[in-house]
Amino acid sequence: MSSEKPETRTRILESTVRILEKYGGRGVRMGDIAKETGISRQAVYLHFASRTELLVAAIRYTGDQLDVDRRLAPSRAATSGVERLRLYIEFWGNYIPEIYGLAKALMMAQDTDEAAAAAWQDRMLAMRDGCRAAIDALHADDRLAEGWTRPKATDTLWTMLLVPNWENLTIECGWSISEYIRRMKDVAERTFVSD
Amino acid sequence: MSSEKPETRTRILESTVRILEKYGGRGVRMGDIAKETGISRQAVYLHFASRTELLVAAIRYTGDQLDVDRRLAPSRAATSGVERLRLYIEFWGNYIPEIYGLAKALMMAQDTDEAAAAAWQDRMLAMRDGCRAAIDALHADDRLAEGWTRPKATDTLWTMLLVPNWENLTIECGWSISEYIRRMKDVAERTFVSD
DNA sequence: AGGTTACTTGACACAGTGTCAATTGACACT
DNA sequence: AGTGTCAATTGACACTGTGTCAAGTAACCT
Repeated sequence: MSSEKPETRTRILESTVRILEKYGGRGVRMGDIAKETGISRQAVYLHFASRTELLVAAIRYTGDQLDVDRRLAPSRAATSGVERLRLYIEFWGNYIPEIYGLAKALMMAQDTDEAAAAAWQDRMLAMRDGCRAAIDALHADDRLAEGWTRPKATDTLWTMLLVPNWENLTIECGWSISEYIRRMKDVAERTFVSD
Repeated sequence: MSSEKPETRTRILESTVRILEKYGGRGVRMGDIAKETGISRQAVYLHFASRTELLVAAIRYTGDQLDVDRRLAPSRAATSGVERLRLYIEFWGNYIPEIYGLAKALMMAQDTDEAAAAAWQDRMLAMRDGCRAAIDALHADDRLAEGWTRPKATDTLWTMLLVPNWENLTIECGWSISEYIRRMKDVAERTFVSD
C-alpha cells in the first residue's frame, strides 16, 4: 500500500479512467485497458476479478482523487437554504464532467451487470443525500415552496440533477457547463423556493 | 398486407412488444422472441435483418397501434399556451408507460448500436417538437417567463420530460403515473410561465 | 406433377468475457 | 549458487449471444 513505485493496480485504474474518459465510456474492452496500461489482458484479471469490479474500483478511485469533501465544503457552509441549494448545484455541475466517462461506462454496464447497477446506485444515493440536505435547509428557512413535501422535493431535485439530463443538455443541446449550472440553479429556484 | 390471418411478421412484432414490456427491456434475446412467437430463431431473421431492425419496427408498430395523433389532439386544440403545456405533459405522461419496455430496450441498444441510436433519437426529436410547440404557444401568449429564450426553454422542457426522469420518479422513487403528471405540470409551470 | 413461399434444422463464424495451466523473469533469503 | 515466491506472460479454451449459410420440409397454387 506504500507509494514508492506506481503499483500495477493503480496504473490499471489510471489508464481505465483515462481511456474511459477518452471514449466516453463506449466500447472499452478489457483488452483495450490492458493495452493502455502496457500489460497483458490476463494481468488485469490478476487485480480485478471482473470488468464490473474494475469499473467500480475506478469510480471509487476518481472519487478519492477528486476530493469530494473539499468540493462540497462551500455548499455545506452555506448560511441559507437558498444559498445551499445554489452551491450544491454548482458543485454537482462542475463535478459531473470530471466523472462523465466513468459514469457513462457504469450506466451502460448497469443493463447487464448487477454489481455495476449497485455501485452506480450507491453513488447516486449519495448524491440524493446532498439534494435532501439542500431541500431540508430550504425547509428550515421556511422557504420551501408550497405544494412540496420534503421527500417529494428531494425526489424531484435529485431527478433533475441526474447525469442523463446533464448529458442531454450539454452534449445533445450543446450547452456549456456554465450555462448548465446557471439554468439549473434558476430552474431549481423557481421550482422549490417560495417568494 | 391483408389481415385475414395474423402474418408472422405481425406476430413477431406483437410478441416482441409483449416480452419486452414483461421484462422491462432487459435481457430479451432473439431466441426468446422466437420462442414467444412460437417459431424458430432463424425465422425471425427472415423478417428482420437484425435485432435493431426488429426493435425499430416494434416501436413504430406500437406507435401506430397507440394512435399518437388522436392522443395529441387535445393539446393541439388548446386555446392558451399554458393549457397547451399542461395538456402536452399529460399526453406524454400517459404515453410513456405504454412504450416503456420498448423504450428501455432501445435505449439500451443505443450504446452498441448505431441504428438503434438513430431510431430512438428520431422519436425523441419528435417529442422535442411537441415541447417546442408548447413553448412557442406560451411565447405567443407572452407568458414565457423572463430569462428564457424559446430554444433554451425548449431544450429544458424536453430534457425534463425524458424517459430516464420518468423512470427514476416512478420506478425508483415509487411515484404513481398521476403524481408524475401532476408534479411535472407544476414544475413546468413554475419554471416556464410568467406571473 | 412442378414450383413457389414460409419455415425448420443444424452447423458455424465472430466478438468479448472470464478461466486455466504452464512458463518466464526478477528479487530476496540463506 | 540454490531455492522459493510473486507478478506477469502466453496461448488455449468455455461460454454467450448475434448473425449467416445451406439443405430440407410442408403447405399451397396452378
